[in-house]
Amino acid sequence: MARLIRERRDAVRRLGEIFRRHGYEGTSLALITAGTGLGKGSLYNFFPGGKDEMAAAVLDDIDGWFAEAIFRPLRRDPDPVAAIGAMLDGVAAYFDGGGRICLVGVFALGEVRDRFAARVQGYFAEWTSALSVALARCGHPPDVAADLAEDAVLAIQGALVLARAVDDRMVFGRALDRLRIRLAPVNADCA
Amino acid sequence: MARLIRERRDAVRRLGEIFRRHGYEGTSLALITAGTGLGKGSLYNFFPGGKDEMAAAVLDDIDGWFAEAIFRPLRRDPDPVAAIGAMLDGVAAYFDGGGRICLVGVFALGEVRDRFAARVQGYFAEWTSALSVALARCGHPPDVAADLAEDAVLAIQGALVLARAVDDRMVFGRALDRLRIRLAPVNADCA
DNA sequence: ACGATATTGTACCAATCAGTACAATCTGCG
DNA sequence: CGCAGATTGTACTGATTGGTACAATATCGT
Repeated sequence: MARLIRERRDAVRRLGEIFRRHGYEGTSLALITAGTGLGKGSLYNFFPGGKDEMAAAVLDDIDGWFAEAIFRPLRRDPDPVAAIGAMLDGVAAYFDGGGRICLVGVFALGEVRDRFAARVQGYFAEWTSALSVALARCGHPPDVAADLAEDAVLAIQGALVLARAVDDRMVFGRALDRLRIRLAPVNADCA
Repeated sequence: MARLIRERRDAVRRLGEIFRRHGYEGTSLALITAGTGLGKGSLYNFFPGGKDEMAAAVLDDIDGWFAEAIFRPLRRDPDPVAAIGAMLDGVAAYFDGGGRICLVGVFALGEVRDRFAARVQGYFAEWTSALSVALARCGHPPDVAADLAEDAVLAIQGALVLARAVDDRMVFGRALDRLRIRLAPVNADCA
């Protein structure tokens, strides 16, 4: 049983990379079997709902990771400045310094957004909200905290798009550098 | 003959909306015939290269529009501040205040990027470069002008992603408002 | 070792995919 | 009118799509 859930999670991770690379419509069952090494039998045993359930599982997995590694510290870490710094570092690592794009962003732009509307919206709303909380705890007034948070989340997404468009990861690095400055606490004694 | 090129351009415009909505892989010939009203015969008469040539024509059309309406004023308008303002207004209108996404951005995230790499890269490089020129002419030092330009282009893309993800056009409006402030000339007497 | 259950490879399905072929029709010109 | 060439609807292709059925196999507790 333990082996089962571990294998399923491995499969979800690989599925994520496939969906990331090819998008939802571009991901065929043939690509999935090749990329996961799992036959159709196993696939439909793990995910009886087919592609739809696979994508949902991937989105849940991603959301789970972000919730734990990024959103929770942002909300709860006693040191919000450190949490924001950790977010930037975590994001840089997660997106491979701009070499990896955001699957949720990809889904958001496609027509699949409607099918996974709640998950897509939840991911970004949570991110913006959590960051806003951390910024407010750093001394920013609530309204500027919300504005800064939205701006930061959007900048990360845009940086991923632009970095991939011009095929230059430095674009992403520079965007994060700017965010590091822009999100700096308004007063030093905030923590 | 004149009718021909006008009809072809109309077709390209409609094709653009279809590709925008469904992405490259998600756009089937069936969708295209339904969305353009053109049969396969006409389609392959206009675009012998098939989907590939259709997408290329769409990208060229978009690039042509931006080059004329946005990039050229940015570079040549005697009043760079006005050109930047016009860019923001033009972009707001073009993207329907956040209700319409950027096809080039969509392509950039997909695997089609490789097929249209030059066009995708050219679009964003030109945009960033033209805006950087305008900002420099406003009195910003060249390096900060380049940084600001990249930041602005990326913010627009990210705003489109986020606005669609959370299904709220206001996100895009707020991002443009921030840009209006961020791109303000460093000195009033620049024009 | 045994039966029950879970897992998986393979063959198969109807639907759809992008693209081709071509006869029928339309258009512009003399 | 009549002809040449452009345009277009329709039928068709072979390949691929997501998904199902199911027999063969592996794994499990006992």
